[in-house]
Amino acid sequence: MKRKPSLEATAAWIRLMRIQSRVLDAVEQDLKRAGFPPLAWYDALAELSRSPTGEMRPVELEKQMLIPQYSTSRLIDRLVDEGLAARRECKMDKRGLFVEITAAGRELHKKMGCAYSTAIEKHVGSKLSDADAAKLCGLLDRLGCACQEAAPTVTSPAARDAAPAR
Amino acid sequence: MKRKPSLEATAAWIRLMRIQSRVLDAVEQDLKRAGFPPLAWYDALAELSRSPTGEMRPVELEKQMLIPQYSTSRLIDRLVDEGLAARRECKMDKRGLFVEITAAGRELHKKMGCAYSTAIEKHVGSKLSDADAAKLCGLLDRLGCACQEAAPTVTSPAARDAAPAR
DNA sequence: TCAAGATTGATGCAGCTGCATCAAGTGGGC
DNA sequence: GCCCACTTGATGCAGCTGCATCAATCTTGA
Repeated sequence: MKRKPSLEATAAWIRLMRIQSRVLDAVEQDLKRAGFPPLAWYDALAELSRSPTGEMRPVELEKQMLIPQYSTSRLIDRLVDEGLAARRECKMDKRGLFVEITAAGRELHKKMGCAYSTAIEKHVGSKLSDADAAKLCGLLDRLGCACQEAAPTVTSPAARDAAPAR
Repeated sequence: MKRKPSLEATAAWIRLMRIQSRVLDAVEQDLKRAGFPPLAWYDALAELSRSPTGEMRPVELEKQMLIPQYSTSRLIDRLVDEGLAARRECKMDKRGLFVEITAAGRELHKKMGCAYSTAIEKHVGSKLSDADAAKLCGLLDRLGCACQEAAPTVTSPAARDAAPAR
């Protein structure tokens, strides 16, 4: 065994795990109580509606959302089952397909967006000044394997819709 | 709909979700690769071995670990199946029972503890100075529903074993 | 004393995750 | 053209989670 973490590092680890799960839970509960589906659905709809054509390849979605391939596949199943998205054939590559957001999908995305924003404000925004939120971001970013971050966007328009990876 | 979160708050939310899952994943993978069971098992064993008698009521365990009742019940099932803990009858309250850690359980707890510490140091400690880790703690604590925190311990001995709630 | 309500722990069910694997299709080297 | 490696997406299986509910026991209060 190698080095041991300091008390501070251990405390940070514990907080990171506990607080995240508490905050996530609080937000998810708020949405669920309002009759909305899980956050992952929102994230997928957000990605799809961000696309100019309203459609994407599952591979693309997978990369954006940072979730495994099978997870994407099943998420799409559920969205399709609920009429929020549709699978379209992909003529360029017959292995693949396109997922297209439906009108119902766009509507849900919009409504959920409101509730989601409200929940974030309630459980995060209201507890931290903007300066502190920025500090928190900076510290958390240091923990990310900055390597595969890529993070090309986030620069301008509407702060890129919230999209946790789970 | 009420107030909207600031860009900073939204960014903090996204980071909190993404980085946590990334770091947790990294730590869990390290442990899994070393042949260890999930972290929740460690947490439970840690609670049990912290008890002077090596045994606890499930209700107690549940409160310490901040996981739902049924989850505790099944976690105990698995620990018992693997010979890491045993159920003992509780004479004072016939509804209840005691869960006792076994010798095998203590041994696993010890071995896992080493690997766990190493992983925390690798994925958290090594990326943050102690001062920054402390800052991070402070910021995260502000997000906790400080209400139900209780947090009576953590004061002295071995920094209380790490115990995320999931 | 005894009935109503609370507490403790277990469990059936549905849904989600991760893992391994599969079939279909593509593309590059020869 | 043909073969082999790779990519794309789906799926069977096992395990875990959350929800609802259950049986057993304890506690309270009339």
